[in-house]
Amino acid sequence: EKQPCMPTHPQKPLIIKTGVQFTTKVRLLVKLPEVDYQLKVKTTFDKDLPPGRVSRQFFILTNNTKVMDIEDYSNGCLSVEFRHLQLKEKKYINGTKGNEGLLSVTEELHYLSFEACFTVQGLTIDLETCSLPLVVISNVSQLPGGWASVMWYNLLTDEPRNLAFFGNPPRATWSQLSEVLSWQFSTFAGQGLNREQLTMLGEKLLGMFCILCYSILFKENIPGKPFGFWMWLDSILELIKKHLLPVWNENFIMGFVSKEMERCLLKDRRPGTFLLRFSESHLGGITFTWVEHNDNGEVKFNSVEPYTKNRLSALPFADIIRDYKVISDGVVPENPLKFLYPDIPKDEAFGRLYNSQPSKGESAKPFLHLELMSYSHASTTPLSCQSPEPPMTPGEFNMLNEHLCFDIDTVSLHSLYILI
Amino acid sequence: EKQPCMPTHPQKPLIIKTGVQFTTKVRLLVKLPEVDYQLKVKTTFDKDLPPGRVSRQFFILTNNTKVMDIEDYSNGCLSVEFRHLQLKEKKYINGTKGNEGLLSVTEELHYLSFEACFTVQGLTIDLETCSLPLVVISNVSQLPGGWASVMWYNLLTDEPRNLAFFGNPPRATWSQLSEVLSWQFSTFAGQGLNREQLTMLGEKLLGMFCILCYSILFKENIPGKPFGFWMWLDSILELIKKHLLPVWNENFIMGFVSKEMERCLLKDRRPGTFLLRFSESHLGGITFTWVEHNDNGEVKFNSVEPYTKNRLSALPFADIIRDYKVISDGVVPENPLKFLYPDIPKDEAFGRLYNSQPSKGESAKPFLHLELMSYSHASTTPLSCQSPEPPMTPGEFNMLNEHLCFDIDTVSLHSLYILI
DNA sequence: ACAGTTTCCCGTAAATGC
DNA sequence: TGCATTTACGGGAAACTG
Repeated sequence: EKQPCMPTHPQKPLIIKTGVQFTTKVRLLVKLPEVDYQLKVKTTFDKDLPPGRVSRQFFILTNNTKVMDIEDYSNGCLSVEFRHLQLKEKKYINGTKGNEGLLSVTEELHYLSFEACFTVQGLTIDLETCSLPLVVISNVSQLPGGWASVMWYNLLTDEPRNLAFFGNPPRATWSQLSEVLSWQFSTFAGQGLNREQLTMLGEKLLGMFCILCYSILFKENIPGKPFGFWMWLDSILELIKKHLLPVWNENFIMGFVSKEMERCLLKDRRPGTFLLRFSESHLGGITFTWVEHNDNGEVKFNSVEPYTKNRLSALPFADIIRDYKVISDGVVPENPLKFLYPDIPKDEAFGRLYNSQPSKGESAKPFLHLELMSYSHASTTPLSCQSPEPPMTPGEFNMLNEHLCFDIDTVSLHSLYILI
Repeated sequence: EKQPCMPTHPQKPLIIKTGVQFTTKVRLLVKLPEVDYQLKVKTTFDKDLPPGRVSRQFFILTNNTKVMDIEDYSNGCLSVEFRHLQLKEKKYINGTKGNEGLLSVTEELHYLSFEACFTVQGLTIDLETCSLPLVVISNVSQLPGGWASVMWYNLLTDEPRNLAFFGNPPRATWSQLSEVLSWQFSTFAGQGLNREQLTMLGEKLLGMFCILCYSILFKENIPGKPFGFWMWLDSILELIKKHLLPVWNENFIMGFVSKEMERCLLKDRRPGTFLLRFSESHLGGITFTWVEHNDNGEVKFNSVEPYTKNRLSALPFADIIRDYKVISDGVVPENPLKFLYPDIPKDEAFGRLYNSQPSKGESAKPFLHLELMSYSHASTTPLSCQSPEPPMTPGEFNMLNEHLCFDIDTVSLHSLYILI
């Protein structure tokens, strides 16, 4: 019986932020013979961890003991849910920190233990189980890194508690990685990545590196950029979650096209055809590019400066597209965006996503909103274009999700069910 | 010897937020005869407060005792500075709260006590002093209310500790109030209110009410509006602090003109003359209005929807003014803003405040920012206009500031100097 | 000096209390 | 139930600490 996870951060389990409440639940999977007294469960953080294994030590600040109770909605199982748990760092143990700091904080793995003890017919039985590896962070700015660790761990190992995992993290195949990436988008934004989008991401990655090792994906910067692949992708995910959800879920955002590919796709299209892509040079930005024909019939591409969360919080993206206009000397402004690639009339596609009233010339409205505009003049050099080759279908990915809401057999014949 | 205050919130002393660190300093103003041992000072919150006087009780969570030390930069005075003090609410004292809750939390006054005890020649001497009344808040959303209380108290009484002040707060004259208001702006935004601005505010207030009592200014809503006078003014102050500082300090914002007055001022001006004013209908908004002539020579006024902090954080106000354009059917867009009232050419006034590059038709820049636009079509009815009468000059107001960094004589001949 | 990490705390949203 | 007040915590920035 699966249940929605109760994570620290929405849908990002196994990451705990110090000073922020988290919830965990343990369930006894076997029916015990009559136990007269209350069965107490105690939660401990990093219980019996060999010293030197972690550089930071934490403890549970709040009450860590609770009595098991019969679940309302299940078949009479005993379970206990710890709420309002809070982690705090132990300061200055033995004067200095344990580990020599080879790993970053988001690669340092911890775990929660659960213990219970009871007596049946004079026989004392100890129950104990523990969680999958956890990452402890102190600020949300460490969340992308922490989540990268959780994903990589659960993608590449089935070991329940290999705390040294990031000492030498294994590599992944593109097939494995593309599954998680699409799962990411479907979980957090409702709509996964389609075949084309995965292909484009794969080309971006494999064009640069032949092996998908952890550090290249999550730690090293993309050549020539001040951020790594994962930071870039995560900033896009955040942008979608906060500002682009409807547009994304309609599949209107092509997303990961390179500038070269973009031109290749647009060059044979009707003037006014545009597509939406994420910025490759800035974190968390989205732009559109449209195709036009010069007076002499030459193909011309135009793009806007990427819209970031700041600008999108002032005006929703669909309205930006509706109201976008280019002003250039002496020409009456006109919206150059006519067809969403390949050939959907703009208002047909975006019509029901528009929020505010459209901008009409004169109106009786006391305050009439017009628009936010920007444009750029792009170079007209078209570049070569390769036909995309799909590496594999994404589909729906509950796989990792199941890894995260896991199921652990304990040392004895008794078993506990853990959710974090 | 005065010192800058060390407040909880920048430049807003006497307000303490629970769970947020604050600092306080006590200074011994008399030189003591040789004291061999260290002189310890203890800080207590609401010491010996008669029960029922306050509805909420707080205590100092952190260490509240510290030893006095000789000040470096003064004439050898003993002083002690408490840092990292933190307040927490006592929960459920005697099951119920003390006061019957006639006053709101920001009207409930508290105080800090300081005690020291020493022995000279066999004679034991107790020193004790306390702070001016304090307001305790739990969220910054209560800051405007708290600051209103602190201002009103220090404006209207010299009593060092009248905790019942807000049981029946005295009234103020317009002369008193206008001083504090201007002082507010000069302290927090660098530039106080000029005579015209004070006149406009005074008319707004006195036109509605003849007496300036606390509840009308700070508690009751402006008729027909969902907010009171102080909330409205404070939201403007915040907007200036965060987004309008340069423009405000150049005195380019007329600010508090009513729509009627605005039309009166603009109607005889050259077309394209505009002025900047704060929204009277929305909290924390600024708009501009410009004058135009119809084809038939009629005077016409246009205004934009007020810019709020959200929109201003996407684009600075000076740039909005530079790039503002109106698009109406078939007409080549043009910036209608030409002269800042009374007759300063726009670029002459705002030139050095522009941030990003101006929008030119064609450019080699890869991403060229254009603009954020909005407009409205205002009614053309001009209204009557009264000539402004200055009630009094504002000038510089350190007066209240001195009230806040105060000086208290204690019970005995010994005196302590307190700063919060 | 610096980078990785934590702390601080505003401001919004949600929860709580009355 | 609605309003007043507190709590929660993301997010940006400052402070800390090797």
